[in-house]
Amino acid sequence: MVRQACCRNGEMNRGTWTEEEDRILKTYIQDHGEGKWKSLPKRAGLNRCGKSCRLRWLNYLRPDIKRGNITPDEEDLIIRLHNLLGNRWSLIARRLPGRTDNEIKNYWNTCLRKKLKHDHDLIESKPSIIVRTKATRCTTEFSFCSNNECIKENNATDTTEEAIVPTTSSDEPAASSDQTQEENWWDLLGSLDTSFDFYNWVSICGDNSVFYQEKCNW
DNA sequence: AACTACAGCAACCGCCGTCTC
DNA sequence: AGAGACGGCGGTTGCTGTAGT
Repeated sequence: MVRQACCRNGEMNRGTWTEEEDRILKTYIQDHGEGKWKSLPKRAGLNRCGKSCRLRWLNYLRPDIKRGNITPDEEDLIIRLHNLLGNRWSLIARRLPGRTDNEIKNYWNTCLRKKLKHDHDLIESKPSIIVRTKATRCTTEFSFCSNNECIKENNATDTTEEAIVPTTSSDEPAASSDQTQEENWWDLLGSLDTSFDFYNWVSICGDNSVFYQEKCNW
């Protein structure tokens, strides 16, 4: 199916939102709630496409949006989460209250990528860590540079089942939803020391499952 | 003062997964 | 079952402000 971009209608307003458009959208959503983005512009009396309205609300108008510079703590968290999750900005943003995926993505692309680039030159010959994830039986290999940030990973399929303890016991049914599984994962991350050992213990496989492993001996 | 280069960021694009009929 | 609609997401673009010459 070939679908036309919704904003390509010549009749639609594009580009920067005006204060008046912001006011209309904000008022409408406060009165009627989020959702039904496709029909929202018409109902609200906006000459914008639904996607544009949704984006404007989520990234700018939402009342819980945090304005201002990224703090050092937030920056540190972004770096560590990016090491684990890659460019999964929405997942990262969920762990930074008030920050949007777009904001974090922009911050990464403009500030952090440059800042961290030099770290790639600092790869040392330390042994890699092998973490096996039971669900996918996928082996993830991490390497580290001198500041202990994880900078490289290689994946390979592996049919060997290691003695790995999943976050839910085998007696329990598998996590019934992504939400449960993700919460388990984040609870685990939150309980761990975020020092170098952090990476010895935790890995993430393709479906966000997390597993413990015996701590590696260097 | 005028021009250029660059950085920052808001907004758009297109793909993909899920839902609905 | 499958086609279309919808919402969410990551990648990219392009506008704007600022620093440098």
